[in-house]
Amino acid sequence: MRDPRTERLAAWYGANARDLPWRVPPGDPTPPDPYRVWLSEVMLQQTTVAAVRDYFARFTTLWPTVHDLAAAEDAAVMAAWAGLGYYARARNLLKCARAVVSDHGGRFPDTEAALLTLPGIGPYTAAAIAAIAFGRPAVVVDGNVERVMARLGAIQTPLPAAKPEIRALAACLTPEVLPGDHAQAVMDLGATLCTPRKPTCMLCPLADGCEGRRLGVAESLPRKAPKVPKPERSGFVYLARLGDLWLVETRPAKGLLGGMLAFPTSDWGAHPASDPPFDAPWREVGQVRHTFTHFHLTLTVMTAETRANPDRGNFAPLDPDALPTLFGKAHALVTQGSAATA
DNA sequence: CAACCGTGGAC
DNA sequence: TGTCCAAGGTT
Repeated sequence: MRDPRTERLAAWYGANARDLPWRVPPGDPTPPDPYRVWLSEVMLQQTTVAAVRDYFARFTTLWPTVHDLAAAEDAAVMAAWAGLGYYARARNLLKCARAVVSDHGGRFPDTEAALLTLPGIGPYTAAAIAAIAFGRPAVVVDGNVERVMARLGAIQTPLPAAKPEIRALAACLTPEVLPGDHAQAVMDLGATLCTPRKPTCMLCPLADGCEGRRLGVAESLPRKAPKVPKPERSGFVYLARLGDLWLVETRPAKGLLGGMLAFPTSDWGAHPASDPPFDAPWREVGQVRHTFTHFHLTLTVMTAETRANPDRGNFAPLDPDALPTLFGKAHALVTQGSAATA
């Protein structure tokens, strides 16, 4: 016996599903391409649909299949990902594509457990791919589901302690039939009506049975632990030119901006020490501000016309679009002038 | 398990 | 302007 809320949600989704490039229409018996589902799910991790759209189009044009992606150069994939953030996703994307080709005959595994063994695929993404691309009744729990379920059940326990309760409620509502549509229906509901601020309960297909709404506490759910303040860090970034060439380096594969194209920098900390890649009359151009997940950063931008053998990095032609946003700001400051000064 | 890991848009 | 937030994963 299906929960009546599952029925109401399915009917709502049939009429209100968002049309997205990686989706098939609601009720479509032909499942979408697992490669496209996987790619979209990884891109959508902690990232908005609006931000993902162009990147998804670019990736599927450059690399239409998992074989194409697996054969791509690391630097090409990192460059294509530049600006989307959380660059470990791009590194794991490549690892995963290559594992699918070398260990799974070029086909994504069709079970949650097998998907979970692949790089960059965690509990949410494994469940989402299993449900959407393979029709398996996996319990898909993402931020939308957490919010919708917390409100539906008026769950007052703060996250992350509330996860078991939330998962139990989500499991109650997960159908055997068209589980992929159901998962996307909850996410669409969370993205369009049951939003973090000012939810549109008047249009919600689940408003009737929503305990949070009945008690007048929906908008305050889910409760979350207070966030820690971001410390300030600062440092120097060095933009050196040799004719049309720029001094660039690839950042170490782990850690912040790992594997990305970058300009040399000093260490970043509370009290920055200058550490240029070579001795020269460096000229201060200005400063750029940038906020990462867990700290604020101010970089003093230094520039010089150059020497041929720096201590680190290489002189190379530069595609500014291949830079992560922080270094894009520094590049814009040097090439255009005063736009990004702090 | 809590810390780490980007970015741009909304308010 | 600063804060919060978005289809999380890894260590």
